[in-house]
Amino acid sequence: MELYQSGTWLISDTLMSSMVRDDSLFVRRHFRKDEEIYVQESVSSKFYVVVSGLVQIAMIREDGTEVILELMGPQTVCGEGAAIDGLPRFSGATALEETELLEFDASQLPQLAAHSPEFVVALLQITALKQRVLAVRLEQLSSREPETRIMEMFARLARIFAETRCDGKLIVPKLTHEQIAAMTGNTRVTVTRALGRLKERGEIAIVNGRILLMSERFRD
Amino acid sequence: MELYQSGTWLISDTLMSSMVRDDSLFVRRHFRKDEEIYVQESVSSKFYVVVSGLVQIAMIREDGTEVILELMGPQTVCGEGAAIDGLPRFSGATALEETELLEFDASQLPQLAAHSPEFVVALLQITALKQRVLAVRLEQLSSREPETRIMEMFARLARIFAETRCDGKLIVPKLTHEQIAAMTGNTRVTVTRALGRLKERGEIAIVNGRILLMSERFRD
DNA sequence: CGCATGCGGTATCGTGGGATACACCCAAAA
DNA sequence: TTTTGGGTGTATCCCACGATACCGCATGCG
Repeated sequence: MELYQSGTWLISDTLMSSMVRDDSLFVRRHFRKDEEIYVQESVSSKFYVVVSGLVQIAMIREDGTEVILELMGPQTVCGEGAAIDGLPRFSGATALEETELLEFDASQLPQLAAHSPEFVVALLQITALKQRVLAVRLEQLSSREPETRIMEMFARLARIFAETRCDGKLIVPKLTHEQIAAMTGNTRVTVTRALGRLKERGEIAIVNGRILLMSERFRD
Repeated sequence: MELYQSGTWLISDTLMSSMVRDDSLFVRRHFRKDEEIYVQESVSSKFYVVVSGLVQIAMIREDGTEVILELMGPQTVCGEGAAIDGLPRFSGATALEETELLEFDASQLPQLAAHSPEFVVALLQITALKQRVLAVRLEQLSSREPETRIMEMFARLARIFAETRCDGKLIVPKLTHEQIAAMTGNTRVTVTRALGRLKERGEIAIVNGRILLMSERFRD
């Protein structure tokens, strides 16, 4: 497996299939645009596999500002952290589009472990992957130049959401500058400025509201 | 359980005991000061429970700067992320003092899951906790004032390492300004300046090289 | 004892990003 | 159609942080 792939929380097909093998373990759920899936600080043992759509994971800081942890697309798992440790959710999840989820319940994990161990091992691997992604994000945030932070974030998103084109990779979800700011820890104004410079340098372009990554490393 | 405790990766006694129940699963290991426990980018299925001592988890960025992810004391687990997902280690671990560890091997997790499920569930809860801590750190890093970042980091460390005194909480490990800088994403100079201001305001004091937290919220 | 090393404190300088404000565009609503 | 509101592009000001350099001090080691 290529190292550079490591910053994703995309679940491999193998993992995925061992999660959904036993369909008595989950319930299909549907959320409309802007509907909340779970809210920060609530206690719940539910976690979710994204089947289709787009989910935003965000934390509200004490001062009221929002930090977007991640956007989750199909083949990702969310909410399992708090579902497993039983503490109040440290982040909230919102559907940014019509979204289809599988809802699991972590409350009978011990029993589950006994009769379908591969499910628990799959879950373990997923949480390990997410730990990795969070660590990579931390590393990125400690970079100071906004351009770097933004491009690193785009590169990460591209691995989940990109559609490959002849001239680069197009990030499918539409992102407002404000969202990018909340994801990279900058202000909206700084994001606008940095994007301008990136456009000038030919590293990115905007194609009807979406980000097109054009650096060489995004060509195939 | 108190919400404010959530930013720790201290393992509960219950979890701990279900890890060490079967002593055929681990090997005792000893590391001297400044010895490397594992290095970044290496591949290994080993992970560790800290019994005594102090372990620093750090990532080296491409530009050569070091980001300290965490200091781990007794009753913590480290290295399990990469051990489980099998990818190269995203961080390296070094013993900052004489350190006693239990070394586990994650390579036979599937078999393990079958005959001692509670071990796997314990591991799962640990990774979930760490996910939480990483998310909290991310949240903190997105704050801009160095004082806030530093104080939040101290508060976190205090939950693992503090010794309660009549006048506040004393953080046991000695920290250089450089380490604090690498943990909070600032420069050494900024840390020195910020600490000066915090001292003036009476929020902290230095007691023979260690940090004493003196704000009201650290009194009992 | 003297030297080296690493850490803490401080100064100087330049800059880039935060705060704030405002104008423009476009799409959806009324 | 007009209006409203959210998103984007800029300008202006200011200050705090990064870069760099230097000094003094403690510790340790030959």
